[in-house]
Amino acid sequence: MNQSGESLRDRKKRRTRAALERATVRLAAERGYDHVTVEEIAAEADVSVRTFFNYFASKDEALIGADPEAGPRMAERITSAADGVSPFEAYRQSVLAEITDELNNARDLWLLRKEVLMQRPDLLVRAFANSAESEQLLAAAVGERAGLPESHLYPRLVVAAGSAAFRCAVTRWALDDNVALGDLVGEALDLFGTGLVHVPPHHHEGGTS
Amino acid sequence: MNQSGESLRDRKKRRTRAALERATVRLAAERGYDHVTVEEIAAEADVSVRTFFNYFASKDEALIGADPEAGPRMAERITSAADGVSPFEAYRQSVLAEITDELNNARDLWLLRKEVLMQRPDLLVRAFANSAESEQLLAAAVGERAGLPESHLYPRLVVAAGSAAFRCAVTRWALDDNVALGDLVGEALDLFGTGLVHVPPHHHEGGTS
DNA sequence: CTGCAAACTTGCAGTGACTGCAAAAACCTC
DNA sequence: GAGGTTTTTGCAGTCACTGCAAGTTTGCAG
Repeated sequence: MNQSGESLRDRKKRRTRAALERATVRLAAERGYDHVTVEEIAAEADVSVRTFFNYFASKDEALIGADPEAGPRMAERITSAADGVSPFEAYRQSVLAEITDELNNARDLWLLRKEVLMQRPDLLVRAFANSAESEQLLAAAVGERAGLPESHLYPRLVVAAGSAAFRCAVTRWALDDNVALGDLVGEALDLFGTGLVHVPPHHHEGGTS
Repeated sequence: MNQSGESLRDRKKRRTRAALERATVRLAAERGYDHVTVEEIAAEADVSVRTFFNYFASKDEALIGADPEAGPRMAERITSAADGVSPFEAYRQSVLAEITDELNNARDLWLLRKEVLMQRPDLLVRAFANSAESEQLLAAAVGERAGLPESHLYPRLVVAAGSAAFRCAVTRWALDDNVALGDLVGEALDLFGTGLVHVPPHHHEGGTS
C-alpha cells in the first residue's frame, strides 16, 4: 500500500466520480436536465456509459451526487454530541455542519444545481428517494439519543423534517440570491423545533427589525 | 349532455382509471413492483399500453393513484375553515379529512399498497415528487391564511411537514397492524405542531390508554 | 522486472419505461 | 345517422439501466 493511504487506484476513482458528477451538473444546467443523455455525460467525462452506471445508480443520483459517506458521518456527529444536547439539537447541528462543509467544498456545483432545480424541483424530491439507508442510520442515532424504541415515530419524523427543511430551503434559495442556504436550512429547522403552530413574524425587506 | 351530469364517456374513463390503478396495485403486491411490466398491467385492465400512459404519467403514479382532485379539495378546505382556526390547524384538519375519506373509499387498495411499500419504501417518496403543483396550491392556501407572502418559508414548510408526516406514518403503519393510519398521521402532525424539541413520552404497549 | 490476482473498465445484447404521431374506434349532438 | 370531438390504439423510436463476459489497469510478491 501507499504511505499516503490513498492508492493510485483510489485517486483515479475519486477523480472519475467527480468528473461524472461535474459533467452531469454542468450539462444539465447548460441545456436542461432531460436534454442531456447519459451517453453525452460519459463522453464528457471520458469514460464509457457502462462506467457511468458503475459509479451512479441513476442519472438523478449523479446530478445530486450524494456523498455516500455523508450518512455515516452525520450519524457519528449525532451520537458523539455532548451529553446535555437534546436529540433534535444534535441532529440540527449535524445537518448544518454537513451543509456548511458541502458548500465550502463545492459551492460552484451547487450554484449550477440551483439552475437545474429551479426548472425541475421534482428532481430534488427524487434525490431523497435514494437515501433511505442514510435516513435509517440517522433515525437510529436520533432514537438512541432520545431513548426511544426503534419503532417509534419520533426519530423518523426528525429525520424526515430535516429532508423537508433542506428541500424547502433549496427551493426558497433558488428564488433569491441574497440568502445563504445554510441560514435558510437553519431557519427551517428552527421552525420545526419550536412547532408549526406558531406562525413566524413577517420580516419586511426595508424594515429595521 | 346526460341529466346525471356524468356521461357514458366519463363513467368509462373513471372505470378505466380505477381498473388500471387496481391492476397495478394488485399485481405489484402479488409478485413485487418491478416484476410487473406496464404491458401486464394494461393487459389485466384490458387496455393497450399506450392507454395506460394516457391515464398515468408513470408506473409509479399508477401505484399510488394520487387523485388529481385531492389538491384542490384540500386547498378549498383550508381556505374555507372557520375564522379562528390557525393555519396549521386548518391544514392538519384538511389532511386528516382527506385521509379518512380515502381510507373509507379504498381501504382494500391501501392494504395492498402497504405490502408493496414495505418492500420498496422509496416508492412512497417518489410518489410525492409528482405532486409539486398540489403542494404549491396548498402552500398558497396556508400562506394566505397566515398572512405571509408567497416567498416565505413557512407555508412551504407546513405542507412539506404534511408529506413527511404521511410518509413516516405509512412506514410505521406498515410495521404493525394494530394502529389506524389516520391516528398515526395525526400523531405525527401533532409532533410537528408542538415542536420537535420536545421529545415525546414513550407509550408502553400494555397501557390501558 | 515478472507474473499473478484483484479491481476496474468496456462493449454488447437485451429489457422495459415512456413519447409523438397518425389512423381507427367510440361517443356525443343534432 | 351525419358530422364533430374524444379516446384508444399501434407503431416506431429514444433512452435509462442491467447482466455478462471479455479486456485493461493496478497492486503486490517473489
